[in-house]
Amino acid sequence: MAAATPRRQPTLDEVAARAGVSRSAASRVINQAPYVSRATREAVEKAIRELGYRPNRTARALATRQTGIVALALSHDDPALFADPFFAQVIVGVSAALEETDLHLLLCLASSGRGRSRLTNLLHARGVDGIMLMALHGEDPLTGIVGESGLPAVHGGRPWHAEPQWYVDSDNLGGARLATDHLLGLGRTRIVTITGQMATEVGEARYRGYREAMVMAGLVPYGTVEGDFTEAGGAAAMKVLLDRHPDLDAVFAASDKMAAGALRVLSDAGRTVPADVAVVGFDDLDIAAQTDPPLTTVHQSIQALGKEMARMLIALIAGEQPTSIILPTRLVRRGSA
Amino acid sequence: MAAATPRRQPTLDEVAARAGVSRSAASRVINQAPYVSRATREAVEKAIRELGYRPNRTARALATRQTGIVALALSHDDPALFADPFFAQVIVGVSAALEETDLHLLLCLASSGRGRSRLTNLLHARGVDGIMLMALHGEDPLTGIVGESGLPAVHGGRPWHAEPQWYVDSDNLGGARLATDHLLGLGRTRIVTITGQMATEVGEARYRGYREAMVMAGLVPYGTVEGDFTEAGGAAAMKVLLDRHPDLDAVFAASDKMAAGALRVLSDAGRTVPADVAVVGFDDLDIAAQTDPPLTTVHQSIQALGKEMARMLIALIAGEQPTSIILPTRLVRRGSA
DNA sequence: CATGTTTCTGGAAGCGCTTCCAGAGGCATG
DNA sequence: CATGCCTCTGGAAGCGCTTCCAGAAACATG
Repeated sequence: MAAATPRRQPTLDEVAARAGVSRSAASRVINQAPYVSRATREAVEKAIRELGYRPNRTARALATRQTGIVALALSHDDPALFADPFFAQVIVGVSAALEETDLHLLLCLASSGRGRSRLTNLLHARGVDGIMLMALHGEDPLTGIVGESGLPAVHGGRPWHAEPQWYVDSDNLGGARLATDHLLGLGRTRIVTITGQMATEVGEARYRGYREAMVMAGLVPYGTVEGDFTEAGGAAAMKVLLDRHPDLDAVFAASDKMAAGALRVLSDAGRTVPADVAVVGFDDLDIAAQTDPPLTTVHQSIQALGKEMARMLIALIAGEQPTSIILPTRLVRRGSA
Repeated sequence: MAAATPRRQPTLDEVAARAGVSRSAASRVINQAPYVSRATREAVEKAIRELGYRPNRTARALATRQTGIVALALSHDDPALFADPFFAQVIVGVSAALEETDLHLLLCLASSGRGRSRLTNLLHARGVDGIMLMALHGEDPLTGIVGESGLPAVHGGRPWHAEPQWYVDSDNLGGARLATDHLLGLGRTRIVTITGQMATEVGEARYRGYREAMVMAGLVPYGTVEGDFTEAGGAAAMKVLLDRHPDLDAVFAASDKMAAGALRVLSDAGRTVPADVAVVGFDDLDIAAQTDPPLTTVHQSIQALGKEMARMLIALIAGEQPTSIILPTRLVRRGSA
């Protein structure tokens, strides 16, 4: 047991006794409540210092009905995909926002059935004060689980075909238009697109942005193949597109990874980028700067997304009525377009 | 307030009342304690079902003095570095192990002073039952903070010049020997090494492995430059080494990223890999398979590391006395050596 | 039938904190 | 001096659960 026997921490009663006041008085000092005399405050503060007292989080949580913990739930078919830098960025952003408060972050990888039932339990057992979730697919069970709990919840991105009450999203539509407009501005007209999964909001919105920009320019989508946001998927899609539209002069890929795959295929096919074919990606991940040529892409700040999610949740927990947010995206010009 | 007012959950008292038994009896049913009659059990279970009751985590935590939460603390100068796939892998491993228990994971990015004081508070306030930490530098304040709290703690890796009581580490020494022996087996003798920071256990152990293998082969270290585990650092180190030892015929880089940087510099310098210079890396990250040529490297399973850390912590919390673990590494042969 | 053992029960006392409330003092006002 | 209003205080009642304990009920033993 030695290892598992943390030494006992002093309690509020001991502090009060040492300071010669009642427990309520001591509590008031700690919570900076009004109506505490200077003498009392100083006596209590002295006792706290001498005893090395720290209020027990659990006891406080029980009394206030606030755990001081918020959850971030990530849904993913393949847990290994969590390694995606995307999630790391979200976490960094969320942590940054939470650091300004007294809240801590509980991380739930709720991909498996077991993970989801653990989450359900956590929420219903009031183990957290609120939850942030990244649910990509509309039919993602996470949405339902979270909804039923009745806890404050903030979505990162919007699930497909469902507008949650509170969400933070990147301006995928606007970003895609930006990208396409840029290609159009370069004089390209035979612009094809490699989309993400069309059964996700992101995938669909980025396609819609491309389409709208084309239509606005008096054109029609020149060629479209659905990818899956991965490099391999992008490469495969590019092959199909080259096959179907050998005269294409530009590509808008809905993610940097797919763009990287496309670049590889284009180079193998003897096309020069950007001379023969201009390419624009989306996300502005690290890899965008490392491709050859470096990738012109649409920048979105995932850290900012995480940060805003956390802020929104904090507001919700405080009983405010925040409004959902769409974060702007911007074009980053590099060599590929 | 609407949003922040989760509906009230039923309490154990209500369950007991509905089942027509005392609260203690109901509690016994829930905790599967002995001495509960069949009739009582069924009545309580029925009431639980009808009410949709879930025991309140906080209340239970207060009574049992167990929060059911463990922390994973990551120390890092630059929070952006958290994006390193390394940490994601650790988290996946930890989560996998926790999923088999009732424990949840609290993530602490304790790089800043604020983050560290929050962590100190969390531990002393008994907000978690135990903690896992990745502290690379010996002087990392995390080690002290955690030690003072008296909570069960498990280290991932060993801080420099300090053997924590409980840790899980990769066999860095053995892996480095494996790599160097492989190069020696190829007939190379003018083997140089690019080390990680020598002020970290990892950096030092990997260098020691290289050195031991060389000495065992009757050689002395042929050339050594300290890198910093990054690609840029690896490239810079490689330049220096080429300058100092133009006739080198092999490189052992203490990380894949540094190896990638070295490959680039070697290719720029007109050396062919592996014909002129054989290169071995360490870590077996995704990039190892994507370099040109693909990198021969030492594989270590970071997921396994996370998993074992969590298991060890679970054992500690249960009052057992586990023993520290060193996880084996193995050579993965690809094109570069 | 007296006795002992085992199974089961509910009352009550916690766990360590917050918060409501009645009331004690101090002060100014009329 | 009576009255009112602030400031401050400690007692007590929670928050929702676990667990100890005394004792009731059921059963077996001599």
